[in-house]
Amino acid sequence: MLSRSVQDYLKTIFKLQEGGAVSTTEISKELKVSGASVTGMLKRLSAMELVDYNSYKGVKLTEKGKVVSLEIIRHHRLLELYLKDHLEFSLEKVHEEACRLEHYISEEFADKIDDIMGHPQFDPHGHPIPTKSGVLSEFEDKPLNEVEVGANIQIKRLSDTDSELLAYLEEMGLMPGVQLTVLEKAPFNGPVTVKFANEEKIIGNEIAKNIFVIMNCDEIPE
Amino acid sequence: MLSRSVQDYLKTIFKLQEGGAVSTTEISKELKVSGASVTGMLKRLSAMELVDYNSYKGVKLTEKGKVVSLEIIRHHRLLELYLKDHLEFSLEKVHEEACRLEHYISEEFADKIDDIMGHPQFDPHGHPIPTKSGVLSEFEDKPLNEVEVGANIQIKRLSDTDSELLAYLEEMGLMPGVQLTVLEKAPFNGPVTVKFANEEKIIGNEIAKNIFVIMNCDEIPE
DNA sequence: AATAATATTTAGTTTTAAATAAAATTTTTC
DNA sequence: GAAAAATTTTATTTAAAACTAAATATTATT
Ligand SMILES: [Mn+2]
Ligand SMILES: [Mn+2]
Ligand SMILES: [Mn+2]
Ligand SMILES: [Mn+2]
Repeated sequence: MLSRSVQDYLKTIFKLQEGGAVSTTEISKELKVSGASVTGMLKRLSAMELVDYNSYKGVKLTEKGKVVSLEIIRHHRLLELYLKDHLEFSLEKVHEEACRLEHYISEEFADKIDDIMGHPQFDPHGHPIPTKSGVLSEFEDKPLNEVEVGANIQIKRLSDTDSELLAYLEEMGLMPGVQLTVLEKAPFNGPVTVKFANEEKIIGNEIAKNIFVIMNCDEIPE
Repeated sequence: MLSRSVQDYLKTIFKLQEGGAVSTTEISKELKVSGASVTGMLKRLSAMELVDYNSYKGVKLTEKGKVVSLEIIRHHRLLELYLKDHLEFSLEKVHEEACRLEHYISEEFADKIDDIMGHPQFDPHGHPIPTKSGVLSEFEDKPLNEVEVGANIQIKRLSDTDSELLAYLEEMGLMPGVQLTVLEKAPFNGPVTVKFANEEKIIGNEIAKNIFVIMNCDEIPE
């Protein structure tokens, strides 16, 4: 069994490796450990053939490493949704619980909750859930603060790290799937005014950065 | 957070401490570690005030230690029942999964599944589930191989360690709650013949040792 | 009561995981 | 090409959890 720590390194590398290799410093910052610790772990991961590691050049997941990472991410997102929809956890609490349990549930556990939920595609924050075979759907979204005035948009996903912010967004009703129109954008990174459910709401810029949206299309995904 | 290992020592001491203090050797045998390892751990547990430890005399849980143990046992049994009744795990698989997850679920998780199941009193093997406040119900049962011929009995609980045996018992329909009549007991630890659901079944002595029963009373507990 | 057998503890190591600081090295930037 | 930044190396540290072998205590046996 891979340790929780090893699994968290893999998840982090997966998350960071969009544009090619991931640097030691990036991982170091994300996990809040020293660079030396990262180098040490990268050697171990490399010995386990979970990553391709080139000194000074950065690190990439191997196919094997990707499979493991996607499995953990799958566990995480299935758990989040299950906690929310079947165990009545509030949205802001699901991340922490899932981030712990993701390392300990069996494949069978994950498959069972997946079945019960009917193979859902998205977690409660709007993140895509990898399939059992490891396929992760992608979409292009952008933060609400970058949308032009007048656009009809749909909330696609929320950043899941700040639980206080999530509690606030849930309170406001700003959840994935909600349709919005951008009425106004104050200059100098000022608040964004949106209309939804026939009400106008003013959303601070810092908050808007954590709300990711897609341009409206006729069919509503998810 | 108490480590998984610490938690398993506590559970073991709880299980063994019926008649007073538990000896190093008993723990050593149960956990399959050396006596020296046990002594080492007992000192640590004692420093954490989870046990009262007297060199050479044995060890007892403190009130604090009991509270922690009962919490883990509660997690274990709630999980077993939830896995069986809500996630469709088969009986022989629940123990292993619960024995792992019991250390990692939050109190909130335990409370949520407890609520959903309506505060059940017994796990799928017939073991009592401690209440949230730490009350563990007790009952007197005895192994099926010690019951006299002619007795009307009810299966109260099954030993939960041997998963192959459990699969067999489930197959046979020998589950907690089932009513039996003992028709015959072969001498020299021979098999026990029982009648239930209008059928006669012969149960080997080794198996009968793992089936714990209570004498029939009018009301059916559970 | 002395001795033998058994149980337990102590002392000293081992393993493994995961981290660190400080020094050395490589890469990048200016 | 020098300075700055990133990265690795080296040598330690911490911690949990185990082990063996030797020493000691308890208990059972004669
Ligand atoms: Mn995690
Ligand atoms: Mn999420
Ligand atoms: Mn356990
Ligand atoms: Mn059980």
